[in-house]
Amino acid sequence: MSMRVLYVEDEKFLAEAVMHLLRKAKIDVDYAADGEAGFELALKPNYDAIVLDIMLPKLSGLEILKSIRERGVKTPVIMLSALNEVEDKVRGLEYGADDYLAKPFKTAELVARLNALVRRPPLTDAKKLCYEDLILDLSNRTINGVELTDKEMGIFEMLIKTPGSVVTKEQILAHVWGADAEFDDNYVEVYVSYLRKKIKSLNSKAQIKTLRGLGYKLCLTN
Amino acid sequence: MSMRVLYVEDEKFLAEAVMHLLRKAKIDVDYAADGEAGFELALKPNYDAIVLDIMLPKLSGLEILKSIRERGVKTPVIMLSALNEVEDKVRGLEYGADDYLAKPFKTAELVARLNALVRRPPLTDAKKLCYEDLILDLSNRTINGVELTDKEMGIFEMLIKTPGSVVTKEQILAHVWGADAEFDDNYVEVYVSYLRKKIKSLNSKAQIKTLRGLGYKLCLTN
DNA sequence: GCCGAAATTAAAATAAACTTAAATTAGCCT
DNA sequence: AGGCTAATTTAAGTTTATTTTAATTTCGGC
Repeated sequence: MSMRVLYVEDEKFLAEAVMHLLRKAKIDVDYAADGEAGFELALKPNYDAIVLDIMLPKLSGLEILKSIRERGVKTPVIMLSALNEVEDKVRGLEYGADDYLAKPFKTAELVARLNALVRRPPLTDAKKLCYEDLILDLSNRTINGVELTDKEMGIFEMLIKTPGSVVTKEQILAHVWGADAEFDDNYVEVYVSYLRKKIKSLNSKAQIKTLRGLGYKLCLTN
Repeated sequence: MSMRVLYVEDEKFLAEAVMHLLRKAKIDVDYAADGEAGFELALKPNYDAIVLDIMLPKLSGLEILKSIRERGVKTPVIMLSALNEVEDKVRGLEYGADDYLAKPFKTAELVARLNALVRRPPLTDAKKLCYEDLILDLSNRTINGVELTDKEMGIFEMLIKTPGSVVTKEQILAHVWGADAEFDDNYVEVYVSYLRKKIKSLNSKAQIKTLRGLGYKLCLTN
């Protein structure tokens, strides 16, 4: 049940030291010394997290990150770099990195960050979210091809991100309309109604269920 | 649909500048200038993320973080601090912070980190109470998957919280219906009846036992 | 067996949620 | 800018789940 981490780093001496400390912290580490080897390993869904140096021979950390994300790999990634440049950080995070650590760093901090990352549920693809036979495409704003409006998608996104558990109208209003908006539950009711109509037209097994006085949840029809 | 963030920071001048830039990045910002105000706002589930300075008047960022996590608030938190000490970072992350940013920072980086955080699905808090084979799911309002109404859950929650000891009808009325409500014992009897029916349908070892003239308790069938 | 307490049920009342359609607003295109 | 379209808001009527009421039956202790 211990954590498995892939560590891609070309500075062998540093790598040895860090790996030693990670293992002391009960973390299993696989090691790759260059970009290509790292890329091969990173494609496998074996890891709870990947620690990626940016400056690497053959293939940079950013390139690895970009490539694996394009191929749908969602493993959390922490980028490492001596360049404490904001631009790199921003780029890394935009490519889908989950955290960024500047060199030199203390291993204790790396461990803490790894733990923080792994505490969270796995990263879902930024572009698509699934529940059963329903696929919400965030970039096209569709469910299985059926187009949604902004509000419809906002609500459905909340539901599909926590399938099976309840989302309240207040949470929906706060998230989709904004907390300052004066709340009228009917907004939500109207759009839930629209969503249901669209989901029904897809003959899905899934449905939006009402929990009176509580909120809504996404679940299977029974 | 835009991101909503709570920003707790006592340095007003810095806060103004950062907020300006966040708003430019289409992020809705609520602002609190001291720990107490921040704590109050942080308790509300209105935010996609909270940015917490550590050094604050009245209540430190770490204290706020600890308190809201204890109360089950799962909103992602980014800690801010001028102290670039590893110990603080580790402590913050262990208390349940999701990220840590050292001052001074560039707002672009804060924005990137906020985006990275919010991409992740929210942590759902599935609060549950157990007695023998019965699991009361408070957030979904179910016992072992069987749905309950408000009153049913109110009563069952009282019983399961003090298994084996007696809860009076008066206590139940006061707790579930409200202290001011005029009490009619039959309310309770009706709902206990419903609860029993549902528990029976689960073939549970547990049962709600009547103690004549006293009240009810949760115990095993004998 | 009798009596009061508790349980059960079904019905009526209430409150929450749903659905529609019309009115309004916002975004776009020429 | 003006007009067209799509999205959102508003509002009213309808439906449905939950709660309350009330009448009836069962149960437990004496």
